[in-house]
Amino acid sequence: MNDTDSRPSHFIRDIILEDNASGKHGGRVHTRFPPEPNGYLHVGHAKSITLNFGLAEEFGGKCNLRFDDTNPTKEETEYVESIIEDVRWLGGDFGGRVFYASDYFQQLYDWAVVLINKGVAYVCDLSSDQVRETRGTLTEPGKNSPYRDRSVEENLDLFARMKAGEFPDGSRTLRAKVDMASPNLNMRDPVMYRILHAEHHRTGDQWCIYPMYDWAHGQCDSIEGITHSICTLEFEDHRPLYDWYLDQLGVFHPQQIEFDRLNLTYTLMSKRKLLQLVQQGIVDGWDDPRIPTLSGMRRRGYSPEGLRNFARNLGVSKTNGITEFEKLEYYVREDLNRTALRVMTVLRPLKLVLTNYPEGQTEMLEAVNNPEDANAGTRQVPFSRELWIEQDDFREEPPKGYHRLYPGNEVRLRYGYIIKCQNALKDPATGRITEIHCTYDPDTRSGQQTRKVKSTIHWVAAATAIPLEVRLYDKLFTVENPNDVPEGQDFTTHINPNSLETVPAKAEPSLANAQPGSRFQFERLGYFCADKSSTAGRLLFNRTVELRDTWAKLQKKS
RNA sequence: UGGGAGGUCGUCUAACGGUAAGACUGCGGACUCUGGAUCCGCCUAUCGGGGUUCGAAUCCCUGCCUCCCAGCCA
Repeated sequence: MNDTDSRPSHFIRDIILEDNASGKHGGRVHTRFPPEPNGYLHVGHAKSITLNFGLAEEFGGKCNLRFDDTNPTKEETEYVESIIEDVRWLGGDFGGRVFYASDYFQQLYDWAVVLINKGVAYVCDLSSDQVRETRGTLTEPGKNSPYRDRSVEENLDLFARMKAGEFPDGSRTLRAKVDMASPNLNMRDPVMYRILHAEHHRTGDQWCIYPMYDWAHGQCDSIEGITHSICTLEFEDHRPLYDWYLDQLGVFHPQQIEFDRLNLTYTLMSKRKLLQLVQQGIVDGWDDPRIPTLSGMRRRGYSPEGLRNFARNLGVSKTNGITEFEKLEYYVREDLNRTALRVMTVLRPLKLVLTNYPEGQTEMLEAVNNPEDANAGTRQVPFSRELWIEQDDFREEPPKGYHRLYPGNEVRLRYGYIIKCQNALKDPATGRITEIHCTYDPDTRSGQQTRKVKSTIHWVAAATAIPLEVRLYDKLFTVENPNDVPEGQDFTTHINPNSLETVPAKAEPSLANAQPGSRFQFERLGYFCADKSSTAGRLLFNRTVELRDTWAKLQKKS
């Protein structure tokens, strides 16, 4: 595998190493990736996937893909399907085994009965408002529910009738009897079951009571024999409850370990806010290339390898930080550089005529498909008298350090000849440059040992050029932290109005049969991916990421 | 102001009582038929104050700052 990992180790791996050394689980390592199917996976999940599946692979264990589908009001089959596709695409090896918390609803119910019988769970008739009122505050203890001391028999009866659908939504809950005075609010008699007469995407109307996350998660981990249950920092407060349930039940007890979730500059990672962007039509669906969903990144042209390398090199800790977007781009470029086929495309065309090149003549020039990969071979590119070049590659009055085309200057046409700029034609009305006239030097054809020039530019022969529609994506937000918002406003105030520009471009003929999803480097411009909707009749490309551009950087400084 | 968790280059992460290291970014340079890639070099950090120790990022005390928690969400 091409994955690179320069990181030494991290605290979770250390824990596993210690457990293996002490024989805690007999050397067994079993992790899980437990998404809730209430939205699409994003790059933050990529970190978790890489971690969980990576650890399992490293230690010869398994990692379960398990849907945490305990809330039928928010979850949908569409999300289940997209998540499976994304995990598979990223390379998570779940061996075709897909688990669902909903598969354990009966076991969870039976265990709840066990806790009732133990006297540590009770049916509470308080409304949600009343529960909130009696929960206390951060600094004050809560008050016991008046229903806290119901008899086991009454609890059993009521709980069975909750399940049977005798009571309306919200009228009762099953709560664990822990400690209403605990400084940890999660321990103040947490709700285990709520009544929800809602259609579940898998169990239909079989159930009208649904387990809460805390009651479900650890028990599911236990059932599956998970050894290390890795989750994000905000669940640290839940660990005592996680442990409490397992201890009350006396079942196999996995270890919950928390790590820092991924944050990226210029990016929103909250599913809720991504949903908002999608629903308000600010972006074009869950796979819009401007949002950090895995499907969006895939559509944009990010490779699974690049994403994995990024995730693996992030490091794992408990520090709440924000990773620079540039780091992601580095790993994406690194992978694309060694895998993407090169091709010549002109995004902002300017006509160039070689005045001393025979009219009507076309010759084929040999071009390298990927200088980083000798096995990628070569291709033939047609060359003729009239070409398209990039507007940026000509200046009537060159700035200092500009090595491209300007009157009197020579450049090389990539894989072609050295040409010399004679003059530029302008539209007399607007002063806009319409055409460049150059002469070529027939003795400088590519492959021959000739004189050197400072610059090489790309081009496309006009007669054989094929049209392309290219989407140039920029950051969706104008600030590093879109969540940092002035009073009374929301993150949408930071939306970049110019995050998408579509240009009609010209490409060499070889691009005509580009398959949707295939990734290319447009030489000197960046990496581009044929959109999923691209066809031979209408070629549509998305810009994945620009090439590093030291010239642009120099320009910006002056 | 209760509880939990954190503070090391600009960013992310190492160093587990013994020379503060790497990656990204930035800045220089070499090379180049992609101003790409590659190569070389440079910059900048232990939250503050005490203590223990021959020696502290690491141990102790103390102060400060940040994040998370009052869903019948996960």
